Amino acid sequence: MERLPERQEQILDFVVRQYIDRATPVSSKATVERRDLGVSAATIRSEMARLEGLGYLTHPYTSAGRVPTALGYRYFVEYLMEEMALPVSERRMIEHQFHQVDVDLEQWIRLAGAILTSRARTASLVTSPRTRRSRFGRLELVWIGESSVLLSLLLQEGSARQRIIRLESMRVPGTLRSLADELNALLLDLSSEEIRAKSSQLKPAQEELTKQVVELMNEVDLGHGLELHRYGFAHILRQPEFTEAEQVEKVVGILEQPGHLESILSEIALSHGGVQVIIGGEERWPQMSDFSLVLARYGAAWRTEGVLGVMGPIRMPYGRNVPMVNYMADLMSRLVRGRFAQ
Amino acid sequence: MERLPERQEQILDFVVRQYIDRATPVSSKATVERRDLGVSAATIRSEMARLEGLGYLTHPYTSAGRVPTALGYRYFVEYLMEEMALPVSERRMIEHQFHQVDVDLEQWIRLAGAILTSRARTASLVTSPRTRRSRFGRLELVWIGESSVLLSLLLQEGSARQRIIRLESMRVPGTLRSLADELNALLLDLSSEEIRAKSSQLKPAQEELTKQVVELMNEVDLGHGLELHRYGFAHILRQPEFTEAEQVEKVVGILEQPGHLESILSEIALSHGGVQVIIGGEERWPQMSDFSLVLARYGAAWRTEGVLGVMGPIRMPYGRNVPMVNYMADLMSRLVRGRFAQ
DNA sequence: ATTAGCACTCTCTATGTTAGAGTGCTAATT
DNA sequence: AATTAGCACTCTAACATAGAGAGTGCTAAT
Repeated sequence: MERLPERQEQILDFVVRQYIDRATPVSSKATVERRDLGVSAATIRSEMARLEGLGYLTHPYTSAGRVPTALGYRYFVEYLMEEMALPVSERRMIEHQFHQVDVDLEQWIRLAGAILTSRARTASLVTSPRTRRSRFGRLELVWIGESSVLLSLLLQEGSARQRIIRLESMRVPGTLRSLADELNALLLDLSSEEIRAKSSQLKPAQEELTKQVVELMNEVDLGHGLELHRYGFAHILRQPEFTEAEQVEKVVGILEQPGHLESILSEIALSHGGVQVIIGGEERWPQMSDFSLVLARYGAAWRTEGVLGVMGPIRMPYGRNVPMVNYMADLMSRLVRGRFAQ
Repeated sequence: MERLPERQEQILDFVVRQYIDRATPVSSKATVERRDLGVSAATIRSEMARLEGLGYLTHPYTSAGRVPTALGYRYFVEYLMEEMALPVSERRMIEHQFHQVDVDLEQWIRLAGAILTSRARTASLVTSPRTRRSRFGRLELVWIGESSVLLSLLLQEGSARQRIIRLESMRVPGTLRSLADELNALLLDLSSEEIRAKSSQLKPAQEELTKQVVELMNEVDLGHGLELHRYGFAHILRQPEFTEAEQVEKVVGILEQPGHLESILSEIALSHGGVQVIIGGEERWPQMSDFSLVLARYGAAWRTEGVLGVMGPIRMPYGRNVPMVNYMADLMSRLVRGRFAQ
């Protein structure tokens, strides 16, 4: 995307900002009145026509003002937007809220979603972080009646899982503790693959339990950990562009299609550390043509990673949302790293 | 609510069924054509006028057909509706789905919500069951670095909670196990109140931990356990009566107001075992005037109890939804009881 | 390259107009 | 006393029409 001449850039900048603000097409007259460009409305018009030819603007009908295209927003985000950093006082308030809740990942996720939604006034998305190759930490076995045992597994990365299992080969409750102790010594720091490789050398009772452990670890490592939490989708329906039934259907469609947002998030290569902005589905997800996503990765790289961000109409205050998401990802990373320190 | 004469009942029955089906006002002509009452449309009209006088019907404007009022639906549900039980084959399919997932309350809740939503084609609500006066079962302490300890608490009722705590008075990891053993012996089978009463007799290290245990048990006993899971609210927006922006706002308003649905659910006295139908907010919740709830309690009475059901427009197929909710509550009860058997 | 001026286009709102659906009433009938 | 045929009346929904206003696009002059 090549850089535009100064004046066209000025015009594009104004149109995008104004449209984000007002949600109505922007006229040449309004541009000349509110931005001193030293030229008349007629000149603005011909420049606008040029910007339209280049694909940065459109108009809904012949004599309406101009509206940015997805490309127009892209240019804006790339070159024109200035990020409005959160004031320190606000940061402190948010961090205070996190200190109010328990040291608990689920609660952090919920709080992050709630804060993103309330501050960006749009939908927010937070995945629970998934660990790519988690290592065994410690297991506890608690006899809870009949032949049922509560297996609770703590991974080195800090996440914990529980499952109620039936141990057929284990009739005497007293042996549970020694069984747990044996396995804790044997499996410490191993990945699920390494455990599976080792399982043939184990005693039958140990092997039976190990199978369950491997299953749980795989659940964490693979899809099961990537659960998408959604908040505040109702906000989108409040936006002026979603008052018509047809538009409402678009939001509803995206919400209802199971796994749709999940697949978008998992396909996005959030390679670089920063915030990624997906505008209008980027030709890859046609259903998202009226929406934008502002996403960032959080967590400890290559260990426990999740994605969080906001979703809203393509006409979205990027300058406010990008730093907000950036800050929240940073905060969550600090929290997760702090907790999961080995 | 007194019983109406036969013919008025017939007419009310037809109007309600037809309106539930078609979502358009029902005329006297349609009634006489599709129900053989042996009288003319004029007679139907005068009967309808009488039903309107009694508060069972209205019409939106002078020359439109009739529409049921909340009272009309109430009468229908009370006396006229026949419940359409689920075929055995469907039950088997549903139960099969439950056997596919893990023995895990969270997964059951999610599945129950998903099934309710997909079969009733409307929003569904499921609370996690809360235990009213849970009793201590067993605690485990796991040292996870620095002065952090993972406290995992298992209650007699079967639910488990975890929390990461900082034990200042506890520097030597080795003493954790003996501390846990002591408390497990001391607190077994006690309620949180009984534990609090006893805590003054304990050693400082024990007391410090006991405080956390009491907090966790209170969380389970009180509000924290009553978490409301919501599914498929998008379905409501698909209904013809919610195409206009103003109507959409009503749904959005209910969704966004935090704790609103929760407070309704907790205020409803689900005393009797069966299904409870709340029509149009029942004058108690004016915001719900366009919606109905079909709710039932599930779980083991007085021990672990939750609520599940569906929410939809007041114009809702009660005859289908009531048995559906009834069945699902029954199924969930069986699952929960099976798991939490002492 | 810029711009004043103007014709042209399109939306939006208001105002009628008409067809049709359905009621409510009245007077006749059973 | 209940029922009903008949008809006037009411209201909506759909469609047509007109005018105002906003804004562009083009042209010709600067």
